[in-house]
Amino acid sequence: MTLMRIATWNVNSLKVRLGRLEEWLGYAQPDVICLQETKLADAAFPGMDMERLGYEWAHHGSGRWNGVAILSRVGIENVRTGFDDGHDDEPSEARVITADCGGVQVTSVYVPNGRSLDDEMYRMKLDWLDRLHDFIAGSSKAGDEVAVCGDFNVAPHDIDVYSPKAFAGSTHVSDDERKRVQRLLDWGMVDAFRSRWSQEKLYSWWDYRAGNFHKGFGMRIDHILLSKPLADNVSFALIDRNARKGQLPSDHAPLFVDVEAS
DNA sequence: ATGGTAGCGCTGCTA
Repeated sequence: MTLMRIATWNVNSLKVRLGRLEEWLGYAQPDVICLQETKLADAAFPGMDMERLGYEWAHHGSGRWNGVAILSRVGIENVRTGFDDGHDDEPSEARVITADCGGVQVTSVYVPNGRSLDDEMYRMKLDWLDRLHDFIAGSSKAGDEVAVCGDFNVAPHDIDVYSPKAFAGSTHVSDDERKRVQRLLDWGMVDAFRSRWSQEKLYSWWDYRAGNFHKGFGMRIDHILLSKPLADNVSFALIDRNARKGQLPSDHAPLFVDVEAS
């Protein structure tokens, strides 16, 4: 068994956040980190910077919007983009990438926001979460070591929202979205952060506007879902709020878990 | 809490 630190961070433009990412990698020292919203085309990905920092990498992006990546210092093999389910929104959407890192199947996801309950993007979000479930169920067994990490744009329970009343009728908290996330848990995954912090109101995203971070007006929408073999061996989990402070922060904080992987 | 900020890129979209 070896200790593996697995992280996820929606960086909201890797170009702008490169310095903050380098700083965070330097002190958090994750073995694997999933990134979302790189907002870069593959050709613009700063691969040499990642290699200088000691990471192999795989990126899936088409520029301007979305873009996901996996960085690993425990190897990165069998890289796959999209869901490979015959739909045609990938690669242009660039919301999912999967690789095998140190014996763990790691997927970095940037789930569609949904905009509002009456928007067609909301239906697309629900379908996307179903496709994610089908991809995971089709590419692995519950007994495998599997990690699905990223910005789910779903707060699984009311405890994950600073004010459920303020979000009533909005995306991120609807029953249909929560059921889609629950499908992944029913398949055999565990919300690793919540397994370690059962009652705490701790968030991973705060709107840039209106001083929401300083008011504590956040939501926990970034998650690391682990299959049981990994989830049973989590020794630590943390959302690093300090990375949401200071100069040029992302609107998301990074999350990491420490697991004993075989 | 119905305004507000950030990023991309040059106009308004996305979040």
